[in-house]
Amino acid sequence: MAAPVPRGVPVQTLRRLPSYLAFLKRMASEGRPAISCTHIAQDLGLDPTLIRKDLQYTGVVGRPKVGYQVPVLICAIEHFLGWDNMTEAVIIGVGSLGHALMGYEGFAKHGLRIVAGFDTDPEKIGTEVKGKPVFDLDRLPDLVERLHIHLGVLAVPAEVAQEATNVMILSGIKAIWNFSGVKLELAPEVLVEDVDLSASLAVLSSKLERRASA
Amino acid sequence: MAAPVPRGVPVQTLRRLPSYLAFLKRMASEGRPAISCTHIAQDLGLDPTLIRKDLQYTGVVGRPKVGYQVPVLICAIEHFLGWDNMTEAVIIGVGSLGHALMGYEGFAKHGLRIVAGFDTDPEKIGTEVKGKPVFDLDRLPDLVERLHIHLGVLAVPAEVAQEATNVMILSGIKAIWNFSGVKLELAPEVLVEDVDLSASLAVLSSKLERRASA
DNA sequence: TAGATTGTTAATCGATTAACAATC
DNA sequence: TAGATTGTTAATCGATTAACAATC
Repeated sequence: MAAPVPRGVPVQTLRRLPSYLAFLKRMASEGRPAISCTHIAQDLGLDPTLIRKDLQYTGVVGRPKVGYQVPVLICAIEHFLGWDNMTEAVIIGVGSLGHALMGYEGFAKHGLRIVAGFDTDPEKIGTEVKGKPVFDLDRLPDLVERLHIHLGVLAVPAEVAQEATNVMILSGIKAIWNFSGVKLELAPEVLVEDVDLSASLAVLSSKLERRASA
Repeated sequence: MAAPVPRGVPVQTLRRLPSYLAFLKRMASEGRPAISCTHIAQDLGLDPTLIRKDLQYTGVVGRPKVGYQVPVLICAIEHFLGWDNMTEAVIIGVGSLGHALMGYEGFAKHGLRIVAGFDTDPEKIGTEVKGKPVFDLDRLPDLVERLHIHLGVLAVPAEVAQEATNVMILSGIKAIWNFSGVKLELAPEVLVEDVDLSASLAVLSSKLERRASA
């Protein structure tokens, strides 16, 4: 939350880059060789200058009058985000959310390969989701070490989130993508990124409130 | 994305309020009658003044030396977000993610009641998830009108997101909580809030990149 | 060439933090 | 009372937008 911005790249820039990427891929599939900031800005409802600034962080240069080369820009963004080489990850908690995340094939495009799930429920242990095994949580330390896993996706119920986190950290996990909705207590060297549904819902709720009463 | 801030409440404030709420509920369950901004700030790693400002939007007043009354503050935040009266919603797309969202019981605490799911897959139509029916998408207009549903949770695959959105809008849905990862094209009077996993993953990926290379 | 677009510097805007008087 | 904490105003900080020269 109050995490220091890594090497000066604004978090907001990082959050926007994937939306540029999606748009650029659409343009690439339509055979567009080059594209200008103005064009991207129009589609996404942003200011062209903002996009130019964001793209500069990736190191690409555009050509006046022409814009940026679409394929070059796609590669540059993917590389900048580290999405061009696969990061292997495990999912902790194979409830319905964990199941959904294990089965989601779109992660491959974001450089994420889920290699296994972990749970404590004997009913789930030994099953497979999209060909990926579900192991007993007890085996996490062993697997993390043998497969050199750095990233864990936390998808357990809120009540056991901290407990599961402790196991992950002891196992050697270096970064946690946290879907549990709980603010986790962690060693300072462990990275976390929270997917905060209640924050998102709060924005929507209050828009709805104000809209309804207007 | 570039949505106007409703009635002057900063989006960032809205996003923080649920985290205050969660902390306050923990304090309430421990029997704390009152709490200061300093205390909240410490737990969440934020500046006390920021919290004081945020809480002022809810209309509560604190007492110097004492702080805020925990139960009063809880009610005020819940009321401010509209979480104290139930909003009924439907889920469009009962794949694994839609299934997970339909089954998630925590939404009740956020004023959200999922009343039904909709899908086009004959295998799913007619089934139930946690006692809630899954209907044919064709029946959406009818149900939305009869039950006065305003909110739709979009959980279909990216390829059909825009198409499903069009159906939702024609049915009379006023607000969309969008889990599809696609930037939707909408009539201007329809509210959207995107749950953007790729933005979240981008932040985590680049932190990991920089950490790994350090 | 003329005009569109980049890259960059300056101005604006909004959000966060600091300072401090008021209060219980 | 003394000290902690609120509410509020001012200062800072960072992110976005505007302006504009350079370039193809």
